[in-house]
Amino acid sequence: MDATRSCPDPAHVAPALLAWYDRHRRALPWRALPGEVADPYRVWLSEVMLQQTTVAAVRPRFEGWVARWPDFASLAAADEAEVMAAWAGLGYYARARNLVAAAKAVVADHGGAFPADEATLRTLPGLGAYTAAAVAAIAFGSRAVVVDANVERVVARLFAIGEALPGARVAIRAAADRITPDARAGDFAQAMMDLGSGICTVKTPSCLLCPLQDECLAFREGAPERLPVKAAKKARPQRYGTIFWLQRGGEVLLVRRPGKGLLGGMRALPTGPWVDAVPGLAEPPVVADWRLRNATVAHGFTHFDIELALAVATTDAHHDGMGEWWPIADLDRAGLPTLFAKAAAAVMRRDG
DNA sequence: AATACGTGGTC
DNA sequence: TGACCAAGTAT
Repeated sequence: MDATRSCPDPAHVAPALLAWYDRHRRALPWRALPGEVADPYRVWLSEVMLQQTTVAAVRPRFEGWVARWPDFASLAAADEAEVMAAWAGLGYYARARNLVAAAKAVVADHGGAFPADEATLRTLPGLGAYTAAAVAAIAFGSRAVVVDANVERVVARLFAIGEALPGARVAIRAAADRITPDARAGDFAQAMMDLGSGICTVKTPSCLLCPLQDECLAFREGAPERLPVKAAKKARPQRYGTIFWLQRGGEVLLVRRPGKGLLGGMRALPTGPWVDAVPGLAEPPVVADWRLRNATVAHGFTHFDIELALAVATTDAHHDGMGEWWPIADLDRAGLPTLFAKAAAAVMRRDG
């Protein structure tokens, strides 16, 4: 090897990576076969589903979604409550709201055709810097600098960027730009993600299998797993609340959460305030003979943990306007976020 | 710039 | 088994 050439050599990275990708690419439901034209709708949908969400979690949900809403027009015309229910369990529910809003914008403002350029894509709700670049590259073949957490890791190691995230993102993006090829930009982006997912992993990268080993400065220096350096995480506060299970015959009262904020727009069980100390029976949805169960439900969100007490009551009144009375036997189909699905399971474990 | 925003897989 | 983390975006 020529000891004077740069490491990594930007001209060598893409060819080596693409050759590896041609042999080892993952077969994924949203990925076009080699030589096949990508469907922008499927590319966009998969990219949004995959935001902060693992391939393992998305894989079983993707085809069912496409079967139900196969294109922009059908999604633009969809019942938003059904869309939200279909997203239940995937988290970050603003993504589902933005999916419908973006589909409507495609139909209303772009004649039903997905915009092909990165800047216009960036104007659609839910498409940030990453997703706009990924769609431009993967669906339309444009050269775009696609930087997700995989690319950050691979690039930080290739170039031995020791600055901590998030400050390192400026240098990482500049380095990613230097190795992004003009041709096969979509394959290059997906190859970087496959490499980050399967070879250049967070804790114990498989450097001996890596097609970029000869280009990697962190490998040469001996400790690639130390990069990228990350800022220390803050402790998550503990909160407490109460879930109110109001039963009438074989039905339970469900409400819809406010359109924005935590679990925004989702069906839910009624809750009282979420606060720093156990609130007991504060703020029930209706006056009833509430009984506190012994069991609690624990759940972790990104920025706090919560422990919820379960209060149960029965009623004969209709309580019109409070929410929906939902058949308990069909609760699976209500599309409850995981927290409330857990609570329902806890109530029924004891009743069942 | 820092924070809000979910969940399930992984080791 | 409890961290840690993932194909980020909006404000």
